[in-house]
Amino acid sequence: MELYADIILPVPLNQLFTYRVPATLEHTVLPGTRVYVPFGKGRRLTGLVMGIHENHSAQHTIRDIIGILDDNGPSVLHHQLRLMQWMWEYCICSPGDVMKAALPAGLRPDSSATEHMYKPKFCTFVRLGKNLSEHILSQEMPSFGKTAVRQQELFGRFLELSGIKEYGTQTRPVTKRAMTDFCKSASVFRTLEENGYIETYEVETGRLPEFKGRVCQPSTLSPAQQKALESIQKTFLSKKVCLLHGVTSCGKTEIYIQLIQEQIRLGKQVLYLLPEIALTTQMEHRLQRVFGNDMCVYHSRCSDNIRVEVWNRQTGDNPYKLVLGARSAVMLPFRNLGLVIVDEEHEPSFKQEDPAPRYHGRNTAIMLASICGAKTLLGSATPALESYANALSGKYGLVTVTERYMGMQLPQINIVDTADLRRRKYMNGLFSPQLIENISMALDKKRQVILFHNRRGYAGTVECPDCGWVQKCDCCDVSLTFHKNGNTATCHYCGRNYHVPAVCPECVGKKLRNIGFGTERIEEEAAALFPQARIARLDLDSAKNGYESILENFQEGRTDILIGTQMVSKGLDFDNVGIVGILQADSIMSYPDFRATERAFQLMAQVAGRAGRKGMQGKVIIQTRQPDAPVIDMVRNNDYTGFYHNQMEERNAFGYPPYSRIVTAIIKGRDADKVVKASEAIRDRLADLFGYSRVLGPDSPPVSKVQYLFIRRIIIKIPLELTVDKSRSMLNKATSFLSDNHDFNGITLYFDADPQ
DNA sequence: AGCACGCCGACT
DNA sequence: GTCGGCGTGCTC
Repeated sequence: MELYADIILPVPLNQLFTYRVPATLEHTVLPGTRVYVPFGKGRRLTGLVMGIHENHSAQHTIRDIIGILDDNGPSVLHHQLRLMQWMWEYCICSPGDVMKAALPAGLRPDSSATEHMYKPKFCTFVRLGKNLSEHILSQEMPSFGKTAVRQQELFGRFLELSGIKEYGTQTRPVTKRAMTDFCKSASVFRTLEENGYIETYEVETGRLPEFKGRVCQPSTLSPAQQKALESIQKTFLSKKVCLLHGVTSCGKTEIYIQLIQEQIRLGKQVLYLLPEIALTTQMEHRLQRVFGNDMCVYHSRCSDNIRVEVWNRQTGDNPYKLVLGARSAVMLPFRNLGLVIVDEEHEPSFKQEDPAPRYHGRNTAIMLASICGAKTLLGSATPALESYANALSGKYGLVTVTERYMGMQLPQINIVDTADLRRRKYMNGLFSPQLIENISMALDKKRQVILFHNRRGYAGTVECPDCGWVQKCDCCDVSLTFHKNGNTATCHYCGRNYHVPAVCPECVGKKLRNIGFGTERIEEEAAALFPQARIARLDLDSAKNGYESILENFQEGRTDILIGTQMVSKGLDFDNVGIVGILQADSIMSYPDFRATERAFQLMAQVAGRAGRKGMQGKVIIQTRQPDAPVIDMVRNNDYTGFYHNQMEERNAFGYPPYSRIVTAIIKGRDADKVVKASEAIRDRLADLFGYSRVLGPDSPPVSKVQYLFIRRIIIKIPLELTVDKSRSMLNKATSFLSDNHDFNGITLYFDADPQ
């Protein structure tokens, strides 16, 4: 009886590959093991076994598995294989794409480069030479003679460090590093070793950091927190998912900590997801004080070697009990997962944009928990509409906390009509008189200020007022963002830098100027208005040189005013913010997208939530040209439910989520004309399949050209009653239509499920 | 995605 | 004569 294995290979093909399992590997090739297989001519790949079976449908030649990489059992656990399969089906991508995202590169060596292979880390230790007796040494030193003073000193140091001097036997490990640090000269150490006084040995130590601080009990919960905790526990008796809707600063983290402790007591593991790597540091410190070395941090900025070590630890007998991570942590192995926490679940950055698999961290987490028989807790002060709808329909449980922590009040929110102020010449810069006055007052009282500005859109673009020319990137269809320092213009898509021309290249006009404004200009104006204040800026540009120090300085009160983009709105806790200013709410409200209002509400409510401290009410000033916009009113009244019902009505009227599932088709190619023709043909095909009213476009996305590739986008509103399986096979018909049509060679098509 | 095969231009 | 350009086709 012959065995066959269905194997995932790291190629962008929409299928698994069947190989024969040689008799010698019969007992070692199991689902989840990594294997070497021959592929094509002269290629050898690392693949992952999805399943084993006995029947081959011999429509093609079947080749043999060459060898196996996992000697001690599969390195991918059963639940991961199931999650991976769900992911490529749901995200409409290839198994290979999922494999590349799931396995750290060190676990899938390619045939050529060994440099990407995982390398274990060793540390050299020192022990007593074989011929010396520990017992005698504790009483007398061997004589080194007068010429070897430094050897004698170093040897003495060894006796101290090892504990031999004190106890007569080695009680502590001694690293070679500790010895060479002491005497500085490597040759003294070498002679000591050559003469047999000491010997060295290697131990695999790994790279996982160790927490050296003290572990302590978490703080006790307030009555409101305790009540929420009990409601969550009760909810989990009947529901797999619970949404915790708690106002900003309601002390969600303390509730999470109790839930994590409970899981650990039950011998279960917890995965704690945050939307952004930037947030992990603050949370890591908080959690580490309670969970010490039971926890680790995992995200895509961890080095590959660390990722492999975390992975191996998770499949071993002593896995971490708590993993704090960004979305990629859902791909880790868990032996006994009990709970997944998705904090700030509404954040769009939970969605992976590029490359495939374009998965949503929150939704994948719910699927992971479901496969593992674990629970999921979604937490947010401004839940995603989809999540809140699921909670109201009873699919998820719902726990609401309306009380802020430590008797903190919700901030007072003031709206400033900038259009009116400018008309009456009361305002010419970026700051309204009200904002300036409130900032001054806060600074006088030694309180801090956060100024928020959404930098997207056309902020800081170089434009010619005469002919309307705008400086754009040569490779992407993107207006450049002007950066004063260095007088350069940067493409925020590909990162290219350009000089700003002195005259307009179109009309030779000399009046080139900046339109819009970015955080840099706010910083400049703030510095002029408040010369005594210490000002820092937090955005993608300044974050490159370490957002951590910027945040830390602000937290420790070494900065007075923090100016930032989205990053300042995301779940960071500051405890001395007197005033929050939103400089131009209009740019937040004007995304060309059906989620614009949801984004605007969430963003403003979250930024506003940074204001306030124990026993003091914070103040928020929202500057806008549309003070009557409904969403502004909802933010002012902190009216989530009003906002929810208003938006649901709109979504229902237009058949947008959660009343449909959206998948976009992305069409790319070098030839602009071909891209347009292909996208129209694909649109017609999709319209035949799904109905004309459910297919929108094609249109050019906000950025219609990236790195010389032209892009078009088609939006498909998939009815909820259509299963994932059925809709995927329909969408795949469009893919085969494209590949069958040779006129469209050079055009690529892919899908993005639940685009954000 | 790779890596072959394949069929046309400028070089020792 | 061939080295090499990248078009297209295939991978269990």
